[in-house]
Amino acid sequence: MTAQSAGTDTRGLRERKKLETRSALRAAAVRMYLERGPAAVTVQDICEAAGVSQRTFFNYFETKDDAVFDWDRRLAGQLVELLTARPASEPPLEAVHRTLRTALPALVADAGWRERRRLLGAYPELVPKLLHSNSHLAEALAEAVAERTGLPPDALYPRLLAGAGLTVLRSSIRAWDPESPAEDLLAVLDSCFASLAAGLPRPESDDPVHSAR
Amino acid sequence: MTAQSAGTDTRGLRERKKLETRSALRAAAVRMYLERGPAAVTVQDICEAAGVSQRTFFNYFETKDDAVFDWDRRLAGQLVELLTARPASEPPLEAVHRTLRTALPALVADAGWRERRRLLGAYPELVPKLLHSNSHLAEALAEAVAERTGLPPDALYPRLLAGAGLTVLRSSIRAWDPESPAEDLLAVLDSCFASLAAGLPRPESDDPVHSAR
DNA sequence: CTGCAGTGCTGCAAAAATGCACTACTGTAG
DNA sequence: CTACAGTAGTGCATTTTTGCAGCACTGCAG
Repeated sequence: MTAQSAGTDTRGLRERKKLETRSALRAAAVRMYLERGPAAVTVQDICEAAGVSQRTFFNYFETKDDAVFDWDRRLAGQLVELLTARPASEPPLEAVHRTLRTALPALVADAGWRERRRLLGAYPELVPKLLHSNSHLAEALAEAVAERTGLPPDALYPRLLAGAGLTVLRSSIRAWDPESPAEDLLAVLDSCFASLAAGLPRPESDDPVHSAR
Repeated sequence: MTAQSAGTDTRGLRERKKLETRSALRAAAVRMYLERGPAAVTVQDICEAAGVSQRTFFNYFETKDDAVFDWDRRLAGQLVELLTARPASEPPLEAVHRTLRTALPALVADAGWRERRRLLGAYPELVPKLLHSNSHLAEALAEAVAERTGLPPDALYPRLLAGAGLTVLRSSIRAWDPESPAEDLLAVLDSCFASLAAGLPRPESDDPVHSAR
């Protein structure tokens, strides 16, 4: 039970292997999805490419598509950590805002993430599946908010705030052209949170952001 | 291609049969889920109880659990209709609020709905599955909001508002004790929308609603 | 009454997902 | 070095889900 050491290997050979297998599965899945489309890829295919058994695949991922959306497990941990680190004096909504703002640039810079983003554009039927994958994120975030505010973990306010925050995140990402720079995404995000803080007023008819895309 | 007639039978014998089959499947599923728990019920069981083939089950529902959450397909249609009917002068957030407020009492009064609500309490692992079922609702609602505001159907603001509204709905329902009267639920809902309109401020430490449950 | 089109229901086969029991290897302690 | 505990990976059986193609019934037209 030692604290984690350097960043390269989070722990012995065992952990490393696990990470590798996960990556291999994810990479194979994303690649094949892009090449042939989701329907034409079987779990079998992915497993052969990664050199593991089918059963192992479902040991790592709940569904076939989850392999492609793997990122939000890591995201959840990161967000919780960042949120917990925000000063307690900060109003909750602002804390969530700044948390997402901090996490986003690294996320969108990731080449793999961009690939998955393109995948969602090419195969919209995947979007609903992603949502399920998000429910875990919502729970984690709500818990962190509860922690911050000193409310019970299953209280109403934390769920509300976490849900609203993730809605902002999803909407922003969806409205953002993945080819444009990360700053644009941050601008959209800021605009969304501003709108939320103002109580979601009817947008000005000349507001380019809220009618975008 | 005639318009629909009275409310009892939406069209000939054929339609009626379809509705009956759907009900039978839903009813059987809910009953067995409550009796033995989801894991101990196979699609096979449900089909035998309803007198149809397994293939037919998946003709009506996407997944085993969907049969239990069937209600939100009907809900989506109702909400869109109600929202469209709100006066155009009403601010969007308020319109969504009043829409949900109007739809909720009938919903919670439904005996079947209460059964399903109890199911969610007894088997929390079902909650994430319900979420997937909700993505359809979010789309429909966003479209209706876009209509109201004159924004393009895939614009940012409609998605944001619809997402926030549904988050409120989900959170409220989740925080509401299904044994207590519907007025309580409306009170929670109102409180959530008030909080949202105020920009989700940190709740007062003596606020009983936001720390509830 | 008879025939036709539409479409609901079904069986069948393949793929996705899950529970269970077992093997083998890692990391640790003696 | 050796024994042990923990757990990743596997095979197998079962259930869930999906695509496809044929059968059968409803509603309509002649």
